[in-house]
Amino acid sequence: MKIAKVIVDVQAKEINQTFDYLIPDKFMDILSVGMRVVVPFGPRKISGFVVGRVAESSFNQLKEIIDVLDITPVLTSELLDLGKWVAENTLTLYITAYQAMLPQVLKSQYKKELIKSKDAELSMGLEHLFAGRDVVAFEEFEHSEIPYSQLQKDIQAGNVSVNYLVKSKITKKQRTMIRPAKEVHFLEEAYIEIPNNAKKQRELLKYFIQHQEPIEQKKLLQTLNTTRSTIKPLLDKFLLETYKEEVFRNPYDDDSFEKTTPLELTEQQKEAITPVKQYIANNEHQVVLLHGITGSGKTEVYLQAIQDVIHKGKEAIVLVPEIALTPQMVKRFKGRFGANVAVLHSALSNGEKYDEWRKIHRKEVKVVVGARSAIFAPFENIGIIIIDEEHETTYKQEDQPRYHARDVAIKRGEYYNCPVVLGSATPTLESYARAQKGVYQLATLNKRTNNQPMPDVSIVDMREELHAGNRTMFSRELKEKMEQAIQRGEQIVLLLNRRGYSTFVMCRDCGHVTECPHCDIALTYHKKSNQLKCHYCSYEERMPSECPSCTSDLIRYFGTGTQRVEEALTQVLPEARVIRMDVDTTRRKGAHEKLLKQFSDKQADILLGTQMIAKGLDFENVTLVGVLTADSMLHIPDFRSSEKTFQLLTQVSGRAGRHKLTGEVIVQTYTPDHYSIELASRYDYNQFFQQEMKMRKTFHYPPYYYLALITVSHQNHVKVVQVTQQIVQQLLTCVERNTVVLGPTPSPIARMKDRYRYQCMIKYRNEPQLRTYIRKILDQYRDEIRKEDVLITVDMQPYHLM
DNA sequence: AGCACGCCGACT
DNA sequence: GTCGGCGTGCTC
Repeated sequence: MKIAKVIVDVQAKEINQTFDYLIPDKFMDILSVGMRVVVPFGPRKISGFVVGRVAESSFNQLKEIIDVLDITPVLTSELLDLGKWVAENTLTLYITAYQAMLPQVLKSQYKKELIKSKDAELSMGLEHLFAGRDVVAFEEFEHSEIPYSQLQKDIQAGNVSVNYLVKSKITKKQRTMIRPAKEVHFLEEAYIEIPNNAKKQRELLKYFIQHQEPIEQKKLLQTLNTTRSTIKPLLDKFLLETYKEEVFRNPYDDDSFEKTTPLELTEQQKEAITPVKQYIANNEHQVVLLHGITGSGKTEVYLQAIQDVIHKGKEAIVLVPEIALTPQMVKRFKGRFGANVAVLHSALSNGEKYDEWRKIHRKEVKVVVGARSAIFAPFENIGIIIIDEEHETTYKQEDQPRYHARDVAIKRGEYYNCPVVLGSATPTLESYARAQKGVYQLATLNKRTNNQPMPDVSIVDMREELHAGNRTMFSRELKEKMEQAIQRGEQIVLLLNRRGYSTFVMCRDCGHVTECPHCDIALTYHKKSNQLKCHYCSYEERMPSECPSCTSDLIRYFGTGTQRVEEALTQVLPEARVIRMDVDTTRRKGAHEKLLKQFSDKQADILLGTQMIAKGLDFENVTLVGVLTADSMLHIPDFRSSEKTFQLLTQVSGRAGRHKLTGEVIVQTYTPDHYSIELASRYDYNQFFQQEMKMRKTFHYPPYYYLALITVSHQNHVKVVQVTQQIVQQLLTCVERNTVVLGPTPSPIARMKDRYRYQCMIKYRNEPQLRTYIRKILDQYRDEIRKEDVLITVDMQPYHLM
């Protein structure tokens, strides 16, 4: 088995295959599948993943592997297969899939340097560049004025050679440790020898006569109140020695979590957990949809199921939407399983993520709680996979590889013969339909553990408010209830249901809206910098003082951003203390937690925010929840908008009255009769499901049909339409009769970064060859993609149709 | 993708 | 000549 099959780190379709390399003798015993290696590729050096070892190759001019980057494989054979499956199913490159499965720091970085040959006579310019040195970074040459041809000549003459470097991003955190280098009696002897004026040295030695175990240098210096200079002589005398020890960054101090024990389960919880426990016991794969209303104790069910898994010596993966991965959530898992838990989410630094990943890799933990990419946790004996808030769209990755964590979870569940639990108060139609068909098993929790009823929801018709002369964004009822709650010393959560919270700028005279010159989208006003910014490219400009179209000075910003609501609140309820949570106030690391802590410490009466406040928060003093504009999401062109509205309203209603106090919810809307709003106010999921399914059936949407979205973009409008049209035509010739191929349609954002964007949507029921067809089409456009800069992206099962 | 190589026109 | 631009083809 002298040959390694390698997927190399080159992001190009032509390179999306294995390349064979000879394994040199020195690596023969240590190299195994799943390790990263450095290989020569053309004139350069790049890294790659070993995906197989074989005895022979059909290629007869093999090069040798240059270096091996890992001591143990970073990808197990299961993960290698999984990555292949992900790549093929999402139509992405193998290398892209493999890289997505690993922490950022394992991605290689490349550099070039120029090396001067010994005794070589360089040309004038290069002589100047090297300035006596033997090695120069290639960048230095690039920044110089020296023509490339001159370098070429020196290379051809053998005066200079190019060296390609593969660098690792890994930075391991280390600390310096001090320990005695000799046995105690030697130290005691030496102690007598140390002159009396070397007070600190004597103290140090005395310390190590009393304590033989190593101590961190920093701590030692602190406790003895001294500096490094006093240790130095003892090191020189070989009485003490120093060494580096690697420390794992631990973003969560395990000791700070109060230990919790399993709670007594309610009858419903017992009923729900029993089958799951059975699947665990029998090593049986089954997807269980846990449909549990907010406050029904889903998390406790997860915890106790995981307990079983740990007892069996197996491992558990728990996926939580990023936004809900709050300290509260982490606390519950750490509290039950302590140091057995690794946590993975985007707020961690790259180094922290790497360390958490290594805890999993080294099997030092049994449980991982994390956002989407934690589904690739390198466990090898998985006993359960749990996806909490299964309906969340963040489980779908929006850039390549465009995978859905739920699909990956089920694939891994099949491999390990273990249950996959999908939990939600408002399951996706896809999952609930599968549960109805018996593909998934349904478990229901429709009672809250504290036996409190769900809070009453009243719908306020904002059109009537307008007719009654109320032109503020707060209805009379909401205002009144807020005043009462504040008087009683209770707290309020206000939700601004607005994606992107953006405020656009419009001229009141001529209606001109300031748009990005590179994208077909209105610019967003940022009050702090008094600038207009584009959210899709990096364009920004100063807020104009007059309309660029008609020069009127009545140019204002519009749209109800959280900032505007906050301003309005201070007018309506001047005495109320408000905490605003949106992208602006939570950007800084830890700001999110800090604001929530302030609110739970009752330093404010009102928590005002966007979507991010709807999930997983649990404040006992909150009795009133207000939704300012329930229907704003209904107007975006997305077939899931009703579903999302229903989910959000249900979600946020659950924030009120979770403890002893009863809660109340006020939903303001301009479309009070819309079924998603009306049924959410009655907590009637089943009715909503029935109704929405009818809509999906009529309009040929999931779960009745699968979707695939092909987006074409190019600077030239005509070209885009033309290519998209050709793709549509070609697909129509090969797909099944009941498959719908739509397009060319402009994307919802028809131009981005100066590129026009058109799409082709495919709705299909059974199309086993679809990926092959699409791959074939992409191959045909290879020249156009390369030469003319046409960009074609494919999203199988898209969530955002942008 | 990223690189070398080779061809070609333009310009000292 | 020789500099730089661009098209082509290859990478185990």
